[in-house]
Amino acid sequence: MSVRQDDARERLLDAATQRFRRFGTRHTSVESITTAAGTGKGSLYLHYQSKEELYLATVRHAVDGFLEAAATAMHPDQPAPARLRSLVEVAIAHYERDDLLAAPFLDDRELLDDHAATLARQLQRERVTDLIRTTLIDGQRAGTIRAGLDPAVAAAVLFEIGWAIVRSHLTRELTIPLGDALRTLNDIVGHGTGSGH
Amino acid sequence: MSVRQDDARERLLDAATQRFRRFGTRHTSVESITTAAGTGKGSLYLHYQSKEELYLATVRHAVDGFLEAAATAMHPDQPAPARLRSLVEVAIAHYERDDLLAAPFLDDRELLDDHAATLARQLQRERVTDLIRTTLIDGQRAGTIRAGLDPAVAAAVLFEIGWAIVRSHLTRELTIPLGDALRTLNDIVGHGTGSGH
DNA sequence: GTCTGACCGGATTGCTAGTCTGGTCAGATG
DNA sequence: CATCTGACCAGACTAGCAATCCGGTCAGAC
Repeated sequence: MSVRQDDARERLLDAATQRFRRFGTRHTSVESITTAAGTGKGSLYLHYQSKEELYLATVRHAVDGFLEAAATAMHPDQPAPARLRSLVEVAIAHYERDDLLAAPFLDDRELLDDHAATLARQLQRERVTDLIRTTLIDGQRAGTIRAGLDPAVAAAVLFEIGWAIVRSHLTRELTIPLGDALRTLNDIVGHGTGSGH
Repeated sequence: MSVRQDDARERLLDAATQRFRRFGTRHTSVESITTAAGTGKGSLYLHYQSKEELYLATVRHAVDGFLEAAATAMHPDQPAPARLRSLVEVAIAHYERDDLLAAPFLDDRELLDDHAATLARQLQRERVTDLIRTTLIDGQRAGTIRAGLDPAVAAAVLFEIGWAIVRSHLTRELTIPLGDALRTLNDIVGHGTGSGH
């Protein structure tokens, strides 16, 4: 594969990302993407099997960006609960700004059809849950996370928990200030609700 | 208001509940409800201001049933964290069985229009959050819940947390067995993830 | 060998006419 | 006279069809 081809692949991804973000997949035609990328329509299919695969590639790319930012924010010298808190904060910041990431969770059928949304959700769930799981394992090794927790199960549950707050914030269904919610979420996830008596 | 009128009101609520549950609000006509209830169409408007208000009344009634079952399951001699666990379990059982309760959270636009769903969600959120809040206050009084938590904020967060598990289970997006998720959720909500070191 | 855009069929949209339905109210009922 | 009703209305929704659009292909240009 030539340098020229690599270029085209990247230009297609960029053009697609921009358009999907602004108009959603439904209102973005393949042709408008290839035109913006300066290639013929058929060339898209030299790089991606379908429009949907291209969409998933843009999501994957955006998730990469988000996870990179999260990795930066989650300083390895912090205890694991603090790292999880940073993850939620970075998630809020990213998802608020990036429609491409938020859309699959807000099911707006004008922007995104059900099938693509499901796949994108699955992709994000997997990637983020994975990060949480490794963080938990690190924490257990470092002694800041209880050894009794099964990292895989706890990661899945923590993803749903964290996402619940992000989602209810994005949909404006959260009835309390976000700051309060995050602080309390952090408190509960760190120490539980019990008094320990 | 006569006994006859009270009867009609109840019959209308019952007929509506049955039909909304089976067909959703969109595919249930006012006339089919009044026919089933044995009243004229206009009589509905002697008892309810609109079809939507009637729908909300059926939701309120179903939530009452759910909360009653929850109250029975949440034995007052249990510590508060155990009572919260019972609440989630009863919620799963009810929401799995009762489409009327689950529908507003699954946004199926075939069954329920957006506005009604939003109002129904709000109603359920308020009622359940309220129950959680009083449970937390009880627990703080009894010493089984940490005094440091703001009951109102913690209740809102716990609602979102609990609902996240219920929802992801109902939508089959939960990637782990429900039993594992509930056990771990309970564990985290009770004791947190931290080791206490 | 690499790339393209004219082309295909199926999905979507726009349109119109006809039907349905939430809500009203003049009048029937007892 | 209080209670209740169903014919009626306006506007929303549906069916059906023609016209358009668009994802994906492939014969041929370069």
